[in-house]
Amino acid sequence: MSNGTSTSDESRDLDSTSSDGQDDRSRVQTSEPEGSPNENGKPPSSEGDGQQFKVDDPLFSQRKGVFQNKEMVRVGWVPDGDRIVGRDDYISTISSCLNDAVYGGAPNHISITGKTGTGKSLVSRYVTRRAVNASVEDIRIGHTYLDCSKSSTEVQVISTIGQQLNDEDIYDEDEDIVKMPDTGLPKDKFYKRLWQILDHYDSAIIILDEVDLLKSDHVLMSLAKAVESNDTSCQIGIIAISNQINFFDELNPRTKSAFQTQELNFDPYNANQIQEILRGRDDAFRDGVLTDEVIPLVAAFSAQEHGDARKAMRLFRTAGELADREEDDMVEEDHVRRAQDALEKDRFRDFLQGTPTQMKAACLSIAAKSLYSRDDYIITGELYDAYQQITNAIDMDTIGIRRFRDILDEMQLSQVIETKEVNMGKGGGRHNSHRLLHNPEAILDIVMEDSRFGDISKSSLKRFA
DNA sequence: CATCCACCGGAAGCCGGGGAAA
DNA sequence: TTTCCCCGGCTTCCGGTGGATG
Repeated sequence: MSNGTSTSDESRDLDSTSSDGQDDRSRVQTSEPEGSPNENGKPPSSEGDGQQFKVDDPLFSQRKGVFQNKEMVRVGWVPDGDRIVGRDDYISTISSCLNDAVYGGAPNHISITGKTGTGKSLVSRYVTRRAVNASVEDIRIGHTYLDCSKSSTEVQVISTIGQQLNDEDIYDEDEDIVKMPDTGLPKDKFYKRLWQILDHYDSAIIILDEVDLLKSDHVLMSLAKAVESNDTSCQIGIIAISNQINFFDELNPRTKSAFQTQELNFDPYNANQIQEILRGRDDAFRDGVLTDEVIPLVAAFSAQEHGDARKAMRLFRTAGELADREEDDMVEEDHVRRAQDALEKDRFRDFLQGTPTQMKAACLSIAAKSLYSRDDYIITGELYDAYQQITNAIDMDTIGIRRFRDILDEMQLSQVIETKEVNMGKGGGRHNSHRLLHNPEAILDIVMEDSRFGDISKSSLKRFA
């Protein structure tokens, strides 16, 4: 391999594809964009919010605002090592797995489990970045981060990895650049092109986040076996991340034998660690704008969510944005509480966005049921009845009960509902029973934003329940 | 303790939309 | 333009399930 170190130029960082997307940009967001992703771990310039420019139009006048380095409270931001709290052991285990890659050798595969917001992606990306930066001269390390909730089919995974690694700098002048389309080719062609791209690297670190959402684990096996089966000369190290504890035990045996990993399980943060994380980033805000109760309250809210640092960060940021938008000089307890409400509504709106209309109808049926029926839990059959009445009322297609069950499944996966099994005994049969985890009023409001459901009045929903 | 019910959920396959290559 | 392929949404089919009941 020729001209030196890492090919992954700083502009195309680990960040740009990934939890950036998970960072459901809150609708209480202020006017400025996300700020360019910053991979070097240094806080962005404190003048980074465009203050060095003067804008004449009073409509866009520059307020001081509560933030000074807003980038630092973005969910995808990968901080310096000394701002990463309580993950030292994990960092050192991962780095020893990746150590050989730095010298062009074969990195070990790693499987990481742990609940959401426990720093799995953050630490993986941090160590990967360190490895890439540390690589010895003339060794070319490719690295890529893939969120499998967005690219879940085999072809999508292969094509996305290929596209991310397909830097024109890796080619010689007279060489043809491999084209990697999104779709349209037979599977084996996608693989072939990926191997061609990988051949330009000595080693590659591939981070697969939310790997449990892959439609098939075949891709995992293919990547893990690539060197062994002479598909590519590039040494591939996979960091597979899942928030399902037993995911890697349940892989099909062939994949499991090809994909031998170092296993890591990330513990949730405790309330103190969350506070420490937040304090480690409080210089995102201007001096003195945070009132004393803000950080403890944000930490307390997220402690209710099993120590999810990602949600904490989002809440922290959103509270600031709310203060900014209302032109308040300080961030106060009330901002945090309202931000928490807004985020919950946003989460649900984001969930619905892009889902089929049938999902909205299904949500409407469970919202109506939980508003107007006495029972906490509602069995599938009853929900389906309500759903049918709703679709008939607005003259839309009605899906079969089997598909309806799949939709309920998706709702459960996205934590919109909670499902438990009930057995009515001889003759009563076995049922799944569902409970809404959100405020039904809020759900009605959000579903009604869709014009197709505009004809249904809240009062008429009572009939369906 | 076998029975029974009514739903559960995996598997397979269909269909229309959309993209790439020949 | 035609052919080939992927993909999401959907249906049909069918064996599996488990606790109150008789």
